[in-house]
Amino acid sequence: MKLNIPRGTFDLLPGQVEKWQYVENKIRDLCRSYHFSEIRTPIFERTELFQRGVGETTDIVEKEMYSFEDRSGRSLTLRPEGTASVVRSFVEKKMYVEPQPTKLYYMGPMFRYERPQSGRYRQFHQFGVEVFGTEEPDVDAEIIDLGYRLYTSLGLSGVKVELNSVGCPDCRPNHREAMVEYLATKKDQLCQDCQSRLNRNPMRILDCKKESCRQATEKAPRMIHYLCSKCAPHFEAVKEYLDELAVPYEVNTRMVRGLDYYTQTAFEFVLEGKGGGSLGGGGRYNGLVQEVGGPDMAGIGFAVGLERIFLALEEQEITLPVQTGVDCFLVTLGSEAKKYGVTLLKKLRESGLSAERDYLDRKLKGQMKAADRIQAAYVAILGDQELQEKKIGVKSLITGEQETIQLDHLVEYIRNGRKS
RNA sequence: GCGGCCAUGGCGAAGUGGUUAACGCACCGGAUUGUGGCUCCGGCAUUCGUGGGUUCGAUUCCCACUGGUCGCCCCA
Repeated sequence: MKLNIPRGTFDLLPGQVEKWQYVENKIRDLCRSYHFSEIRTPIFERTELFQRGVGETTDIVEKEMYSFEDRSGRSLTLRPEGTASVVRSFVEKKMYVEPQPTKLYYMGPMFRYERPQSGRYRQFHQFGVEVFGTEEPDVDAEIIDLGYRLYTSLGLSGVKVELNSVGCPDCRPNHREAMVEYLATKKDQLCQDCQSRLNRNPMRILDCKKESCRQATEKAPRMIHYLCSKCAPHFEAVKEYLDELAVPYEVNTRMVRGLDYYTQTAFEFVLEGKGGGSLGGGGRYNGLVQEVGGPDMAGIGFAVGLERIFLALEEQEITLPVQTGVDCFLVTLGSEAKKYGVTLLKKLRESGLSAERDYLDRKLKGQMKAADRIQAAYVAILGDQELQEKKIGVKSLITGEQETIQLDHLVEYIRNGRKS
């Protein structure tokens, strides 16, 4: 039996992995400029954390978790998202006693048991940020801006922010009541799922993609019209700050994010046009810290899917400026030169240049080909003749020009050539 | 969980009930002495995802399984 990679996972091979590194670096730079610190939490957590943190009624918890028992019978789960773990750490490490706010970001693999398809894997990767300890609406706008800038800085176009407010435990019951009342006479027009949502989470019905449900809810009450005296001005202020930051957004009163913990601001980064998929999303979760055992402290965050970014980059035919090749390929001829060559190569490398050589005992022609194949900027040619005279041939594979220089000038020569 | 499509060398891809299973890319070697990219020449699948069936004969037909892919649900 052939051993193959598990379903829904993928190997990142050379050629592709450089693009990931580029995006990851971009993310780190961006986070540093917004003064976010990285946090790394375990890949797995106790199952209860996600049940409590993400919400029992979510699809994630109901049917997508990678749960298993360890040898002592504890139920553990590969993290399906990042927020729960970060909140757990925030509470467990008592970060709430530090001066607030706390601004954290994370990046890494997440796991959900689903049928893989375009832009969806069982092991996928997210970058996300979380801010604890402030309810100020300008923070909401600022992290939306951060996410938006990630996309634009990569060259993506047509990214749009969809914005909504899902209220808070004070105002949501009023909307819920209105929804139930409004839909009482239309229950038979709703799909199976939505009929059960009528009891569990009527607001989610607004977000159903089925045509019949959309028609039934065409004039259904929208949460933003039921916001309380705290949530309404908060929502208005978020919009104002987004205008101030020139982040293009659109209020979507149907959008209700899939996770149970959101309060007030909910948003999604979507790609306009035929692809149209969701690139990422997030929102405020003012009750979550307490739910996980901490103080009553506000939080807000988002997560974006890295695979979705690469899918969008591909669709828009954007080539990332990744660096390949080496600065110098050392060609040696003869046993004396080969022996001396290892030291020369080491010198090049110690000076910070990237350098390569032939390991297959190829002839001159083969070595030249190898140098060309790996896109070496220069080839340094060392034969026994050169070695005797303490000289070395240097050829630029870009211009094709070649000259002979003093052997101990090689590092400097390559370094100068690299700058130009 | 449900549905569509697909499965030929490292990759892409043609093909037929019985042929030495095309071709392109990549790779390796060569085109006289120590110089890459271009060109030319040569090499590179006893085998067509796995198992069964139909047949004188199957890579080609049928079934099952496995895998991939796309979609539904939901989301990143």
